[in-house]
Formats: sequence, structure tokens, C-alpha cells
Amino acid sequence: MSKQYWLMKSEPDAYPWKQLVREGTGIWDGVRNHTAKLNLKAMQVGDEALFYHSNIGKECVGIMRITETAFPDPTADEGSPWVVVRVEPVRALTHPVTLAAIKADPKLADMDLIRQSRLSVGRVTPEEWKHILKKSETAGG
DNA sequence: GCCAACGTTGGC
DNA sequence: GCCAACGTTGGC
Repeated sequence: MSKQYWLMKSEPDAYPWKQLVREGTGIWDGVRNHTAKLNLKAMQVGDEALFYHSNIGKECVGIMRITETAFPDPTADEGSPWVVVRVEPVRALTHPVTLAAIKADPKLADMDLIRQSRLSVGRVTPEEWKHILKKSETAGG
């Protein structure tokens, strides 16, 4: 399968981008939504994901790479369906891409992030991915 | 199986 | 702090 792209949300209070960079690797735990879980299970090693800061910041701040496919979430009860993937930071975006900038861009209006605002792990199409990365090269989107 | 009540997420 | 969206729970 060709490379897939994702967007994963974290509240910076709980788990900020800086922490992932500092630690060099991390597992994406705590997902308790079935749609998000299906997305985690669809991830392949080498897929890339945007790290999005929800609540505080409300912006995409960096790029991660999936390094290990889904396995049971160690923070969940045994026998539960919840899974995690392992990720590592690739690089920070040159400039963060804010939710406001994404909403204001017709090319990005159909993103999971916009259409289903509570979904913490969403798909990003290759077109959306390219477009967001391009926006991140210029301040203010 | 339906639906009201309730809890959580996350933007504003 | 409020509210919309959405998921879950429990009574019937």
C-alpha cells in the first residue's frame, strides 16, 4: 500500500509536540473512540501524520512518522479493543498551520478535522497533505 | 430497537 | 463559561 497521511490531536497540556521531540519516540495512547481506533489500525509503518495541538494553540505543529503498527493500549483494561501506534517526530513545521487557516481554505474544507471536529485521529488526503505543508512554509498560512 | 438523559470533546 | 456535536447508557 502506498503511503497514507493522518492527523492526530493532542492537548498540549497532556502531551505536547515538544515532549515527543524530547523523548524521540512515543506511543499514541488514550484513544477511546471507535472511528479513531479504526484509523489507528489502518496505519502502516512509514505513514506520516500531522501533530495537532487541540484546545491550546489549535494548530498543526509538526510531522510524525509511524514506526510500529497498532497493538493493545497498555493504558486500557485488558481485553478492551483500544490500540496504540508508535510514532517518532520527523520535523517541526516551519510555521504552524492554524485551524483558522485550514477553515479559511476551500481546498481544506472537507478535511476530517473540519467535518468531524471531535475525531482525534483523522485521515488526510495526499492533496490536503501537500497543501498544508505548502502553507506551513509561509507565515500566517 | 428506540430515544431521552447524560458525559466528553473541543471550538468559540 | 457556554454550547454544538457526538458517543454511551439505561429505561421502556
